[in-house]
Amino acid sequence: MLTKQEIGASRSPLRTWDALLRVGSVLTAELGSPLLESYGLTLHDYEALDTLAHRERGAMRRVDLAAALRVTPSGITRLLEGLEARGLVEKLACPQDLRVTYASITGAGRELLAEASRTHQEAVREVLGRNLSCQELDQLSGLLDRLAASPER
Amino acid sequence: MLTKQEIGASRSPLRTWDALLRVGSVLTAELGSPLLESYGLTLHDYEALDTLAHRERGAMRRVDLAAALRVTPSGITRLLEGLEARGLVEKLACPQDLRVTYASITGAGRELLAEASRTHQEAVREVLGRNLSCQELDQLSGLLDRLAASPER
DNA sequence: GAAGATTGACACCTCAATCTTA
DNA sequence: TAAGATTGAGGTGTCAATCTTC
Repeated sequence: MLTKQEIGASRSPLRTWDALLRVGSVLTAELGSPLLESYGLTLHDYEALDTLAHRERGAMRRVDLAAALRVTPSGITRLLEGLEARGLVEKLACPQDLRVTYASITGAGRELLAEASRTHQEAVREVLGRNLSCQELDQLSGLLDRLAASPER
Repeated sequence: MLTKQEIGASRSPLRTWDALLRVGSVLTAELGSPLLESYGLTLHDYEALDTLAHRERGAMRRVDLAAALRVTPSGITRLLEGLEARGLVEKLACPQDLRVTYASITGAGRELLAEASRTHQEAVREVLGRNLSCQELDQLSGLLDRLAASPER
């Protein structure tokens, strides 16, 4: 944590924020483009399929998926529209609560994800491992996790 | 750097990539919203004004500004349209090369930036300094810089 | 009233095509 | 031919409003 004086004076937070924005857009472009070109999937599409696939029965409430992907309710509706139209995801009703709808990954969705994940994970490992060691990557993810942790600790 | 075996096996790059995406969207929302609500500036708008203001004469070739903000040529045209319409930035011709146009921050642009930067930088310091010390922030920006460095070193 | 989902209107950015100038 | 800038068309996401169900 930073003391009051440090907060008001240090340029470290500004430099870190700048680096975060830059690295984010550079890596998003580098890792998102091949996924889109080869499989027609955005990073959010991929993240949705991947998140669903790792749940039991491959299903999740739409509202929970939205939270996991950090998008709004309308955002998840629009995202899933595309995946449903391609038969990669389908809607499931919830008998206990008619307000909720589940998003469920289909067999075709699992197949495409399996294909896409091979090249995508390889790309992630190549790009992220290009200049940093495993120890440094762990250190980095540790710092990032703490950075976005809830304010109170 | 990672060896071939490490690259193919380790989950560290995947975890780091996930953390990067999550932190990016969380902080972008947290730091972008107040800027938009109070001053009608997106993070890109702010970054454009800030970049211009720190150049001598407050001007830059549009193509160079696009590269600095990591957007496409059309992206910088659309972004500057809005700032020009509000009188925060203006176009400047280049007599030596009629193909190029400069973007130049106006007096009004500098005034708005001065206002906005006070609250924005304070917010950056508060959010980034919430859970990490200065040393940790420096360590983080150092790792991020290396992560996005050119492949060959 | 609150929760979940959707829709219309809009903001922002990209790509492909085009225009002007070098 | 290439560089810089712009435009039209389209993709992806948000917000505000609405609908249904709890």
